[in-house]
Amino acid sequence: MTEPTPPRARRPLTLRDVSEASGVSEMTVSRVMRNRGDVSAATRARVLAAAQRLGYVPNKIAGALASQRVNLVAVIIPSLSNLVFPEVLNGVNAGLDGTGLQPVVGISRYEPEREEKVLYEMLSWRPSGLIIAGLEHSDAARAMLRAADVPVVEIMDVDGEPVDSVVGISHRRAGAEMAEAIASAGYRRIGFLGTKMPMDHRARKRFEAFTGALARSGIEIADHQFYAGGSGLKKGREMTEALLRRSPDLDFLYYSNDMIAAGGLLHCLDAGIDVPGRLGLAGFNGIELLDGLPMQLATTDACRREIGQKAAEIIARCAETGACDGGERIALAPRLSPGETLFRA
Amino acid sequence: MTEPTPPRARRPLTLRDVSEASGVSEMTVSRVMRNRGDVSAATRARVLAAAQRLGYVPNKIAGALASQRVNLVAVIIPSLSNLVFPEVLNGVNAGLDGTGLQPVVGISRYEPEREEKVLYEMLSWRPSGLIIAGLEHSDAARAMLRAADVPVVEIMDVDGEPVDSVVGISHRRAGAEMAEAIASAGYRRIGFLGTKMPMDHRARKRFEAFTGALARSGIEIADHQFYAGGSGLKKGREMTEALLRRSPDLDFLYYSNDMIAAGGLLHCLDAGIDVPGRLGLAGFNGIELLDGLPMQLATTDACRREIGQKAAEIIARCAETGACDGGERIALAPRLSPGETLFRA
DNA sequence: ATGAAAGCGCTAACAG
DNA sequence: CTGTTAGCGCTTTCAT
Repeated sequence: MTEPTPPRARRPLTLRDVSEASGVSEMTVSRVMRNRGDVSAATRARVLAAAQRLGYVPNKIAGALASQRVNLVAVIIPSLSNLVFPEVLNGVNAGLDGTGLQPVVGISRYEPEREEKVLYEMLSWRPSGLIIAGLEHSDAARAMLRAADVPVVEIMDVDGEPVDSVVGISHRRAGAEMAEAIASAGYRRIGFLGTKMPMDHRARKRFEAFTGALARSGIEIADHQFYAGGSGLKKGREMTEALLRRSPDLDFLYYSNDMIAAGGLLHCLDAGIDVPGRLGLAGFNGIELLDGLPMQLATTDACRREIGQKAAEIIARCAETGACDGGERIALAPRLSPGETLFRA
Repeated sequence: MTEPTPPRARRPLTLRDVSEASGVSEMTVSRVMRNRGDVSAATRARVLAAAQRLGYVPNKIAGALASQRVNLVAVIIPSLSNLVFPEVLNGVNAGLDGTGLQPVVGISRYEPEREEKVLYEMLSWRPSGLIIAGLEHSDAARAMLRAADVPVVEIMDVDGEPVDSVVGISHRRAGAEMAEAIASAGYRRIGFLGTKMPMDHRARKRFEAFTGALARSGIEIADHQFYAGGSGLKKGREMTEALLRRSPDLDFLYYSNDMIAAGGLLHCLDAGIDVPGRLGLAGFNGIELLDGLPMQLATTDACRREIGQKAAEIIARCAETGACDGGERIALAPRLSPGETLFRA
């Protein structure tokens, strides 16, 4: 870790500079810059002119320290490679739009220690709110979340005990519903393909509930394979091929995300496998970008954007009223869409 | 809501609290928290214990004001929906890793006014550096960039005059090289499908250079279509179908990004069009996620991750040395890969 | 190795 | 409507 920036050469402009240039007190300049209080149109214009001419940009650090107010909302997510989290961020952006609040993003890489570090780092900026993916955190992280005098919204998942508020879907429910849909459609030899579990609690919960629900229908998972690393079409193809080679009698494959499911679909079509007649397929997330595949993939919409937006709205409400009594719990309904790869022909 | 809400009304902890709890001066506590100066192992341990027990998190706002250093790097990009920019951010993250610097992301939505606002907002936090997509900014924005006493790296594009440093590829060159590859392969009736230009300068530059280079080969663009809104497979399918209906004699389609190109490819395969024999296709970006399509798409790698990383490294270097004299100019080479959709059978 | 004093640039809270 | 006075919580600088 190197040191942050040493002070730079030219002295940055301050309120005082504008004050002197416009012949008005610093306080009045401050009022103009913030559109606060009553300032005569004349002084106002004079101050703005001076500020613009000098190229003055207020120092929010000083402002925040003095006012004890920070217009930042910390958002902590595991990854940006996942395609899912950018959508959540879009939702957050939408929910914060017009509130004067700005999201600041931190990446935890699915590593608890790193999440802890990022959390500490972000809390040290005293944000107006904190949005964090998942309900599973290290003890230290939970302690920080509780100790921080900030509204906290845990997102994506509602299966567990939130520190404060929570917005998400039940991944257990999503997994169970998919299992039921698959079983009712008549599939019996079911395989699972997904990310390595310790890294991804939500995928794990889906998997557990999936197998649990299958068991209630008297079905046991016939085969499964976990992988680490990124999820692309190619990975989906390769893993699907390998799994089918190993267990040729599978009649359904449930994937932990749409991208590898799409890869699997493309492999099956190439291999001349009858989908969904001989083999059914389903993914997870409901990635819109993938609408337009040769067949529409069965999947569950994880409401990513909506989750981000609702979480942001909770923070925004707290920031406005200044007081948030209780944690809100918002459980959105994961919508299963069978597409064209789930019903047996 | 019967659960009693955990109290979180307390005054945030300060150095003074830790100082009192550990019986050491604030100054020494400060030294411990920053691993600075000489502190005896004994005091150090005592302070850390107290801090941990209380759950103290230092206030960076106060720290930044006092020290005049901020470990934040502002990153301004047009969008997060684009799949391309998350990759740039990953590069930035990688480049900043281990430097103690943290990226803070702002979204400009391809709107100059919004870019200006976001820029102002971020500069007001006095970041250690600024990374911003593109070379085209409003006059006011350019003025701010120049006035800000901060290293600035403009990224993605090198065709223009940077304010300070620049890391990117030449989109003109990328467009021209693709035109040459297409022409040499023998295609003659060439169509273009891409985002609406005023929003996206880089796409515009590719398009201009593309048509220019074709012209030098005596070829004129046979048809083209621009669109607004997101880019998904479906959009690519629909637009390709429409364009081909309008101009059935096209023998090549150049897309402004891989996602719609992939949609186009899927449409062509569905429609039984011989690719690349009767119709060639090419996209842009080199999205790895899409490896695994039925045919490997011709595309140009835009070096997104590398660009983010190199830009971050420039900032990191400036932050470390404290002085950056000149703007660096790094032009990476856009690598054209013909895949399987460009060579005539 | 530790402490005391003096701000960093701004805003809250009053005065006028 | 405008100005004055104190800090915000930390770090710098200089003593000890």
